[in-house]
Amino acid sequence: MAEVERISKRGAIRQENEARILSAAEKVFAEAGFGGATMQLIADMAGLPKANLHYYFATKEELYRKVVQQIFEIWLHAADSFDDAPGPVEAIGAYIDAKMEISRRHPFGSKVWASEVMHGAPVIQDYLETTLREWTGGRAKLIQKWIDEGKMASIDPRHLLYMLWATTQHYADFGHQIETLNGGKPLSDRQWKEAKESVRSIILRGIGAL
Amino acid sequence: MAEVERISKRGAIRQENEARILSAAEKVFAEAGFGGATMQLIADMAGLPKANLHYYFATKEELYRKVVQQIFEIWLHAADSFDDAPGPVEAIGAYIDAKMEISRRHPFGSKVWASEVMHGAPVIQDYLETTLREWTGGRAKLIQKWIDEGKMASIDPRHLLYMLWATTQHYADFGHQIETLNGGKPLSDRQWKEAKESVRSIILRGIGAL
DNA sequence: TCGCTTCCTGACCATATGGTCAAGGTTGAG
DNA sequence: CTCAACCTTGACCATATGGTCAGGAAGCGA
Repeated sequence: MAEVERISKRGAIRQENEARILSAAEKVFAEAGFGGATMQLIADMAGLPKANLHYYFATKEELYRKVVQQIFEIWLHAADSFDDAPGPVEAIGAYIDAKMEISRRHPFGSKVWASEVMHGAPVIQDYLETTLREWTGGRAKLIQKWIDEGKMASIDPRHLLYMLWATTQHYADFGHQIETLNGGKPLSDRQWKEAKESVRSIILRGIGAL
Repeated sequence: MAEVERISKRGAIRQENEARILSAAEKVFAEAGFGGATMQLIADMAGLPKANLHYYFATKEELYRKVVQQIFEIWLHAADSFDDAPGPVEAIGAYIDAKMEISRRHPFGSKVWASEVMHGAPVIQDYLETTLREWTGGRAKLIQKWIDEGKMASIDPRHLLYMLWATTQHYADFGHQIETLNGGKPLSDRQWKEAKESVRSIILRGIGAL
């Protein structure tokens, strides 16, 4: 900290405050939705005066866009596990693992993402049509290859992907429901592990890869 | 219509307008979220002056609550299929069918429900803690019975239920994403059928019930 | 120290929104 | 026909909110 300040307080301040704001914004957007979130609330949560937010992020939309882009990066990154794997068991197993971990570590971001898509993707429609479409197409082909090679049953690759997304994301988006059904307590380490295992085993067996 | 009016225009008007408003509200809440929805927008969509909404529904909260309750009823009703079935194949198959149909027929309601839960269930928390908790507990026991009877593999019943909810609801909540990945077109009849089949076969095989 | 850039913030503004109200219209039982 | 209950709605209000701005503080290279 002291060192950073000595070297360059300029950049450090900006970085620190932007991160602080983005983190607060993520939480507020997740809990209140875009329409329900207020700059004042975000400012309070970030511990900064409201006018200061507007110094770093001109408008609410801009701030929101940054938050969404941030989670999309993480989201896409989880896909890396998919690529360098010999077959469906390793690839899909690792993917489930990665996405479950995202649900656990970034519940707010996940909710913001879900909210964004549910509302018709007003700010990331172009990503859906470019990056995501490509990604999906590529993975679908890969899955089809595995099917052709007899490594798994004949399943529509698209619907398998949807299922992976749905199931893993559910633990973030509907975390409150799950928590309520869990006696009002968040899932423990053990329970998270069980969740992962359940998802993994049902899906891998379900596609005939085990 | 004419008959209804002749019999009792009083009750008919109320019923007609409330239904009109609820339908418009469902759509607007789904597309904009609670915070983003405005009474004016709902009024316009219902074809009524804003002041008229407040005649039937005192506050935005009250209107919202009605919308959420409405979808919760439908949601619970889909569970009927679960009860009078001899084993997991029939029960879960029928449940998937029913829930997929809800996602297709009531995409707005599904989104409102998802949004409500994602935001911490501010208005239906009590339902979650009573009705839903009971329902879930009952089904979990039933599933456990099937496991004990050797009708399916040993899977944590809770996580199986979560998976069913997640997967089926995904087709409503993330319908926009799916549509985008489908070339910008809504799923056709055939594609919906394929979706159902995919979900059904993966899950039923996944739990070792086939 | 000087001067330039970056950062900070209280006060302020225009607008949008949930909600109210009073006056007037419609319906149907007696 | 009458009257009370029900329905309709334009105008209005208080408030909350996104965004602005001017003036000042802090950092930093020279």
